[in-house]
Amino acid sequence: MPAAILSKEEVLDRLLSTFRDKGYEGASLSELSAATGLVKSSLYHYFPGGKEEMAEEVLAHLDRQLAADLFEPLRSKGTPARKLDAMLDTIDDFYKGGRKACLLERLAASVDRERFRRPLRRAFATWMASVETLCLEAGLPKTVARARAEDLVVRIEGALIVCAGTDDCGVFRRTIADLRETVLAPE
Amino acid sequence: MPAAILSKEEVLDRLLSTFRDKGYEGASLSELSAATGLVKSSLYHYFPGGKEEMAEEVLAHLDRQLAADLFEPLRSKGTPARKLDAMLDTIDDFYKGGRKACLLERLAASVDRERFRRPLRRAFATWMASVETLCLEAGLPKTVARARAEDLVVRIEGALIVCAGTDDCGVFRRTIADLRETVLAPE
DNA sequence: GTCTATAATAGGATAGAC
DNA sequence: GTCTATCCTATTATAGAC
Repeated sequence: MPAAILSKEEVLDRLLSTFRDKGYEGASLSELSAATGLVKSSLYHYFPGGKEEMAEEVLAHLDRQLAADLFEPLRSKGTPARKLDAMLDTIDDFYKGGRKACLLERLAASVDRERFRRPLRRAFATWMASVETLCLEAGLPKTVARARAEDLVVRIEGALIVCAGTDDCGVFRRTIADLRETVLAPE
Repeated sequence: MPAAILSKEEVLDRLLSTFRDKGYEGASLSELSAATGLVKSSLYHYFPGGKEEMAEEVLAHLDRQLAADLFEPLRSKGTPARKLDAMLDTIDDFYKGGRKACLLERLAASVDRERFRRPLRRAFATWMASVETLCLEAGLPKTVARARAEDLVVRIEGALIVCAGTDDCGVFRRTIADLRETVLAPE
């Protein structure tokens, strides 16, 4: 019995990438198999529930990443403005300047979205909470902080869609640039 | 030889609705068949190119609707502020307060997106142009008008995603409300 | 834990009658 | 212009050897 070739984390990374590229319905088991280097029945060994279970675990995996990549930097030293810059750099890199799609969007748009309801809510909440925390730290009142966080997520998601639809990453670049100047601005 | 039961426009309307609800890959020929009341081979009579051709024609159909629903009202009398309100009412209704998805997003996210590239660009351009026209009419400079138009589309698209992901139409409502106050605001 | 082989089904698409 | 019937392929999923 051979040992696992890829760690589960690495398998999840590759599944994540495939779901982002192809979408939930668009990612066939054959593609998921090719992306991981595991044959179909091996994938079923990891994920007996099939594609749905893969997506669920990938979502949980992403939520852990979000918590680490977005919350952790908040604990570092530095002004809120610097932390916002770092956060937007992380986001920019994660989405490759607008060329790579968002898993949350892909699953929220899927036919099986009902199945992913709770983890999706959770992931969006995690993301917004980190931005809200930053806004609060910058001295913005609670209601404004919440609104700014929601708006940031809305605009990132929207920019990704418009990028994909217009083949123009400029939209994403401009959106990020504008967010740098407006998210923490005094009312 | 029986006459057509549904007009082509009506067939396109139903296909549009199905693509919006299920997404491009998610909408199977069986579902498209059920939605139109036409059996598969009848659909192929209308659209010899199959699902891709259906989506292309639906996209062209939507682009005509956009031109009519967004550009036409601009020609009416009334202040820019009133026209913006009317436009946002139309958008709010079209997306059912955030409960119904955007066809442009669904096709931009599809595996066959390359096939829809040009019509997608065109549809997004149509939409943005109508908002830009309104901003210019309100006296905003060209560059600002363009940026405001792009931002409106980005935020509508993003709000739809976040709505679907969080099961909270409030995001869409708040986005629309904010746009009412900011799109035409002086710099 | 990974593989080969295969089953079962659903999807897209076509032929040809009326 | 619509239908019934059928084909082919891809997709999901499982059985069982090593």
